[in-house]
Amino acid sequence: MVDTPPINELSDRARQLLRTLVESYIREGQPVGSRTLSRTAGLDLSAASIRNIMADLEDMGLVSSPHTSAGRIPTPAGYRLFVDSLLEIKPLDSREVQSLRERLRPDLETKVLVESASGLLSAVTQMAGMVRVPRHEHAELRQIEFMKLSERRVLVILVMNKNEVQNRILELDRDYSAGELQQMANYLNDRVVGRDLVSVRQQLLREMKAVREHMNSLMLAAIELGEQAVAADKDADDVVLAGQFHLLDYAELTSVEKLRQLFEAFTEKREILGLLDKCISAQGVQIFIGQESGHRILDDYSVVTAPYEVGGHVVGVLGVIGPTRMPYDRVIPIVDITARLLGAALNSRS
Amino acid sequence: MVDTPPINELSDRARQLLRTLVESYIREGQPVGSRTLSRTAGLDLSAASIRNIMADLEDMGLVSSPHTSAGRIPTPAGYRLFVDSLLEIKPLDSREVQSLRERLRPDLETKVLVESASGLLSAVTQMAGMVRVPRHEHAELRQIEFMKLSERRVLVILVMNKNEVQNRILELDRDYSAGELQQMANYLNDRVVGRDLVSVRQQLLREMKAVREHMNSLMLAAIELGEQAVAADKDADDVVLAGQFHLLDYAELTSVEKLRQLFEAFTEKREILGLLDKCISAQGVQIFIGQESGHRILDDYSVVTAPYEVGGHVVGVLGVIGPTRMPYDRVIPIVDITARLLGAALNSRS
DNA sequence: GATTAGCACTCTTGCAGGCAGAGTGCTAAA
DNA sequence: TTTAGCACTCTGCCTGCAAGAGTGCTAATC
Repeated sequence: MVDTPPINELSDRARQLLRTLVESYIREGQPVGSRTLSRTAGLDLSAASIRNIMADLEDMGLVSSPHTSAGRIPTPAGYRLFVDSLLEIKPLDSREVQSLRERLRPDLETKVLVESASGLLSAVTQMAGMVRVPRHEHAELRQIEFMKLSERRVLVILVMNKNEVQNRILELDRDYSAGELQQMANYLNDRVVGRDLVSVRQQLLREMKAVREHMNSLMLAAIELGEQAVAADKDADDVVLAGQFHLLDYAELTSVEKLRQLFEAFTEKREILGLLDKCISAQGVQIFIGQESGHRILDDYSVVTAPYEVGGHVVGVLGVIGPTRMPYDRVIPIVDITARLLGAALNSRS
Repeated sequence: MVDTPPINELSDRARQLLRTLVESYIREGQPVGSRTLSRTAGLDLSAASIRNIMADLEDMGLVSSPHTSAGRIPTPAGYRLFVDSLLEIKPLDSREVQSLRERLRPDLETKVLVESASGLLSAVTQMAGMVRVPRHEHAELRQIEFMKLSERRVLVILVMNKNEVQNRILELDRDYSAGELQQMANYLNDRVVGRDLVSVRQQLLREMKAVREHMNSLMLAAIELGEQAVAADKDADDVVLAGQFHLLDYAELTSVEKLRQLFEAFTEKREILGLLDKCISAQGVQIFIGQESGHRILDDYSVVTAPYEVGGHVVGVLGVIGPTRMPYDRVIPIVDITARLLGAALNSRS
């Protein structure tokens, strides 16, 4: 005799109860008792019946009580079930969407745009916002220029689109004159402009191998230089964070040390970057509750992410970090929309 | 009869006592009682005598007790006296200096250098580090170039020295051809290279007024463009922070709200910038204890700053923020040396 | 068979009292 | 002038107690 049915056979009543419980706990932050639930769940059951159902939920590992007589709080599994099948997402107010759109204008520089997105996520959700900076592998190179800085240093300017310019300083193995540099740039521009960085690089490597002996040395140098220029994307490993301080609001005073570690991770960024990079291959909004992220530091937090696309390619991920009891019904659409708007803004500028 | 002499007549005994007290409190973080002091102050006095002297110190407002029987802690005035006339600065270990020097290598890009300095301050002191980014008014302009991005957008490249390049995107009022832009750049380069930004700007404004009618319109446009390019230093209002999370270590759990405000200020940066800009005109290390900084947010903290120079001009300020009971004898020389090293690194690259 | 009322039980929270420890201020003696 | 001694005061910690909230179980009810 099985008296605790598998989760997918949860009765409607139990589901409704869990839902009310999670909603209440997210709102109030206090363990929810049977009495409160019997009043608010809209099920017309007495507190005693509620208690029976709650005992079942506890057996299934969906809720737990901090101590004998303190009401129940959702477990990570409870949040998971809630998010997966009980949550009703509120569509965002169209004014809110409009306001977001206005702050992510396509004519902003990429860096400003990314920082705005992160800041918006944080401001709107009152939690920490984060944006993985866009990768450029599929961005078209518009123009490449060299500029001599000193004897063996040259500034490389890569024009990606009308709002984005990257530059890098390269050390050369010998001195090139301004004229030579200009020739090299012309040579490269003829060959690579209009392609994305990946294929530019492939082509350069191919040319370098294939026709090494047939070319004059300047052109060979040009190819090498171009290859170096395209190779090192100095911003590639970056993530822009915002509003970390909001997390202090949710901090239980017990765990200052945990919080410290989290803030240290925010400074280091490596951990956050790892998390975001894992999400880059997924589609749509992803939610990590508690330990699901696989990063110890985030055990007590939830993370909501969404990838954003430019020209049909996912180029980055953004999201928020907040307490496990965050208002998922609001946060999910916010993250979703922000990802779309950021993608759109980056896209409409080529 | 005056039985509490003015501060500058403090007896040697009392001074010695205050010094031991402050040192002990900085080390332990606990109020210091008369018994402890009688053992550690090296004065060969009984606890009872110590108590008499401490009562005098309390009358003078140099120490206070959190409650009736809890020993004394220094007041801000006590710290001030301690820092001004009791503190013996430990010169830094020469290995430490060497290690700092190695991490502030002159061949790094300015931005990297500044971030390193901030990170070092934070890592070495275990508090929050901050660096006001260098102003460029007195930096020599080496070269100026224009590059067309799209119809009315042009990228301006200012080469400052061999490790620093700035660029800005400007909107133009009409379309200029690449050739025209090149001519304009040549015209400007002939005229402004080798001068600092301030005099470049002055000269351009002068020329613009004086010979407006005698010039052809392209040259006038060049001057206007150059003026715009030199005018807007987009990084001018920036400060680089590091290691804010260290402050969580010293946080008394009572004041999470205070801490939150401080972290918010770190994100905003405006307040920090204001503080640092006040210090830019002073010479040498400055110390603000508690409210002395004049910024509410920093009431419970102390700030140690020092300006750094390039070519004889102060171009920025750096410093640390930490608890009032920070180890001043170590922090002061660290801030001092870091300022000198950063200045030296920036200087030796022109 | 499902639901509910009732009751004993458990745990938290807040408050009051008691006690040890640390440190002070004052006074009188050295 | 310095010190010993003593009364005093505060904190921190424990204990006990009562109220409140919530539970689990059982027996009665629909």
